[in-house]
Amino acid sequence: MVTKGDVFDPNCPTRVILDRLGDKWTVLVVLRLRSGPQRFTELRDAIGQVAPKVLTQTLRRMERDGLVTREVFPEIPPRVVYTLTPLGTSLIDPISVLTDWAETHLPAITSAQATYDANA
Amino acid sequence: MVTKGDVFDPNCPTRVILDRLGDKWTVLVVLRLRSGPQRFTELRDAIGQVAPKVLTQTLRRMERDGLVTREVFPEIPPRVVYTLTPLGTSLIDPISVLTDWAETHLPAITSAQATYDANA
DNA sequence: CCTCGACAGTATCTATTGGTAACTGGCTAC
DNA sequence: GTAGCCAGTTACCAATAGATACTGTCGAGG
Repeated sequence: MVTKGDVFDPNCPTRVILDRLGDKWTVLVVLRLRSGPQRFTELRDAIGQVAPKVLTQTLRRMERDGLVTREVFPEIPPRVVYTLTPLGTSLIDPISVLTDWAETHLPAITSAQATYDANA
Repeated sequence: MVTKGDVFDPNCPTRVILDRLGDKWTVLVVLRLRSGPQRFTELRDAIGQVAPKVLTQTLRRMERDGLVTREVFPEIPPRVVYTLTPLGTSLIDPISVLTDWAETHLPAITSAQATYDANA
């Protein structure tokens, strides 16, 4: 079967998932929900400078992909709680590998940029 | 223990790196160069449906970040070869973790989407 | 009574990015 | 002599991200 999809095929579904993970906020939301469920405004305030519209879009997409659940409590004022599903939780490790890489190699990247810009 | 940068701070450089990796083509280029240096058209033809302008942008950014080297051979017709640097090579493992996750959980995501769409 | 603020978002813009199609230059092969 | 090859660039357009303002409902404060 499709033991190894061809990532280079634009129709490969893995590409779609990479696009999801690659979007600007999904990773941050996962990292934020790692420590427990959060309400909309908690997420909005915790994640720097995300516009509510974009956060909503991100959360809806994640809900559709089965990464988070959205619980609405019909109170006034309204309360909506987002929680990582097991699927979403399983993403934490891969993401941690990435952020670890980023933190480890940040100096190398910064200095590469400096060199490049100096010669440009 | 993440005593390092706060990913939720928009000024955290880790965010910048996540943005890079999150861009649509960088990951594909790394995966493609994993098996060895490639010329521009080889990359363009291998990676489905990438516009030359966008591939150029991606490669320049990666060059600036120190992920690839760009070698120009002043021949006619011109020849330009892109190669992964050690830094770029070090990205293969984190990326593999991600693609493995994607391939493993693809069925779960697909079915989550189907359920969501059915109830919408 | 009138206003204010809380929450979880919309609505409506504008800016940035992604993407398409056509063009460049120097050569070589038809 | 014109048609392609490579590695892009330029001009242009569409899709997306983001900033800002607004909605509805309620209880609290004046």
